[in-house]
Amino acid sequence: MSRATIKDVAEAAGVSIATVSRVLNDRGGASATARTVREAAERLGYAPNALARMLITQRSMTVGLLQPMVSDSFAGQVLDGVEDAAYELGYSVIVCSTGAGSSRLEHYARLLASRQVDAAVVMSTALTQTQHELLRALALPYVVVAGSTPDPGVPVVAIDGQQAAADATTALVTAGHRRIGMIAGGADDPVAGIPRVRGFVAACDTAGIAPDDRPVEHGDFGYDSGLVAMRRLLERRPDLTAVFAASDEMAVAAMTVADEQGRRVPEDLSVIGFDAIPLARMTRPPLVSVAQPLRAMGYRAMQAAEQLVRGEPLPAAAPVAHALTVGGTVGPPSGGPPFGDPVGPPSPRS
Amino acid sequence: MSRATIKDVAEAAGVSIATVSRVLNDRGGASATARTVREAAERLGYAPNALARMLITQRSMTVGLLQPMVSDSFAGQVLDGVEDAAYELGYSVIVCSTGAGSSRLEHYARLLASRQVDAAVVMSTALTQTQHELLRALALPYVVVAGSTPDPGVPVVAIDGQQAAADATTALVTAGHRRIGMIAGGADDPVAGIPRVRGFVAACDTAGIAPDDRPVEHGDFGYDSGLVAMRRLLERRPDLTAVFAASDEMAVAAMTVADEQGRRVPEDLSVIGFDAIPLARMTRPPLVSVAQPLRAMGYRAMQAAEQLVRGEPLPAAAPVAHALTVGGTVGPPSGGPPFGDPVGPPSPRS
DNA sequence: ATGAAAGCGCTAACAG
DNA sequence: CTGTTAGCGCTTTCAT
Repeated sequence: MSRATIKDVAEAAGVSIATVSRVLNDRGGASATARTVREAAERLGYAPNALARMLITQRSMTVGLLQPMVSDSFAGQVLDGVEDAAYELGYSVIVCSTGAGSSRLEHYARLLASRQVDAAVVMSTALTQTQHELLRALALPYVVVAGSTPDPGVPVVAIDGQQAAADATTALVTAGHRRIGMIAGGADDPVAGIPRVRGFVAACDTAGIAPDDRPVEHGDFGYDSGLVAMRRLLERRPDLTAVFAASDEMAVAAMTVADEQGRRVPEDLSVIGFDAIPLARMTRPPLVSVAQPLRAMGYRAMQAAEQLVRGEPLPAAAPVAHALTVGGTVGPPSGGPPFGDPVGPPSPRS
Repeated sequence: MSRATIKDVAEAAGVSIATVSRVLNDRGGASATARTVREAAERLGYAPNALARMLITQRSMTVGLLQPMVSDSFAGQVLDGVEDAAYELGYSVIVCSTGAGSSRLEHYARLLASRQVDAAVVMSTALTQTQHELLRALALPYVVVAGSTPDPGVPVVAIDGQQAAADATTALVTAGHRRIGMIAGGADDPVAGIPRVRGFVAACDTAGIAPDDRPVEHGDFGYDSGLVAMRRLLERRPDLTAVFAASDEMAVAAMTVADEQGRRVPEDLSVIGFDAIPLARMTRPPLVSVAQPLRAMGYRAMQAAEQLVRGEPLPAAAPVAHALTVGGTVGPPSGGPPFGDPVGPPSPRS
């Protein structure tokens, strides 16, 4: 059985389609015919064709989520927040995996424009000027979450990555460490690479730690690259007492290497990670990590997107608050009681 | 600047809109006008309005993905596969988080029908008869991935959960274990709960292990519940030499509890998990786990959905192959060399 | 309050 | 090969 249309309902109720439209959209009075119409609609299992409505209202109540990778838990949590807000606002979310390259982002941007999505949410991406211009040319309003854009007028929902890295480093310094290694992410990653190294270096400088005492090795945020980076770090400076990693996977890798070399955490080596993914809670001891309120960020990004569509004024784009999670991987250099109290700005209410 | 329509292009090229439509859809010859049209389209930055096209072709090239939770890495990997296949097939994916309750699934089913999606992909859900009938009534074709449905005519992409659990258990038995505990999932979860317990029990029966020697405790698949379940298990039978958990998080929890109690893995206790999420590779030693080819399953589910839409005959729904991952958490009961060779059917080529 | 009619932007017959 | 004419299912004037 094919789906019933507004015409079928109109015939069944003995009225015109205009009347059906009005009744079903509560734009007609509560007359007697209203009931007849509703009953007919019910009986026929009528569901309005959203496509037809979109075509005429010029609003698809849909947003596109552009993200480099959809499968990691970072992306999942943001998506969860986006989806939740979308649900509440009556929007649908089309997910687009843009991958590493730029070509797929362009492809999807065109696709989304062609599908008349009302806005795009760009995640974990540092948009180039060219990409920004493409989006503009496609008349596709967008917001950025956990990323950046060259246009200061575009809403961005993100933490201050440099400050967060500095806070994590400072926590290590406060615990008494003076020789701290960093396992950084991609050396030219403008979102999760560069700012975190910068924050690390800045905090070390402030603490008066000499460049030689704060070696940096780069990984790709993944576990395996963390193993390699950690080994190199300890080769360069076997006397490190603490490590700050730009991702939890790399932090866990650091713990694995420490374990292999008979260094205990936190007695012999303190470790701080980044992102506070679920994994961080399951290590022994639990990993201290920089937490971003990912779900809340997704939620907020979707809200911002909706406001953008409605042409509502947007609140100034203040960075989102980050926080250090409680854990057991940070302690004083020479051993002693574990240290893991939260440091830095409080996490926002979810 | 508002988006250009086909009419604008037609005027700019000095032809009718029908000609524009034909040229742009390669349904008109390569005449001289074709170039004129293409140039005009290019110049105006014309992008066809997919909505209008959908309305007339009665095909939205969109599928809805219904999943209980979008944020865990299990869901993420399946989504990744779905998205990938969708991209290749020219489809878009709308994600819908149905949560635990049934009401949101119903809501989304109606929404998707109203949005004229061509099909739905239902994930990690054991559809009830009522839910199945709703989908039918909405004229919404669907496939199931990592779940089940009452209608044998509906394509299902899933492993044989009972067999997989039995294989994991048998691996433990083969290693020499005779007192094996299980940390199960939800006691009435028809997808990841019941079948896995059943497979565990069946394998133990086959091995001649007495019911008392194969205690079962239930968790909710999460880490914390795993801690509780493991402690209860060891209280009941402190002499257990192996544990099979219905999720990796619970398996890692078992390892944590073992560690707390001074039991070494795998010397004193062998552990097998389920799902082989990224986390499993990062434990010390790496966790042996039952792997489902999640990405491939998502990919295949999307393919099946597309075939369903096209009315193409579907291949018989054979279960997907599972496999045990290589790891270091399984060994003989009394200590000895680690054991972690793959067991069970080979994993499918991705 | 209701119905007739005009589209939203596009595709698909049908003529020429 | 091209243009004309109908719609897809809906919302929305504009009369009635």
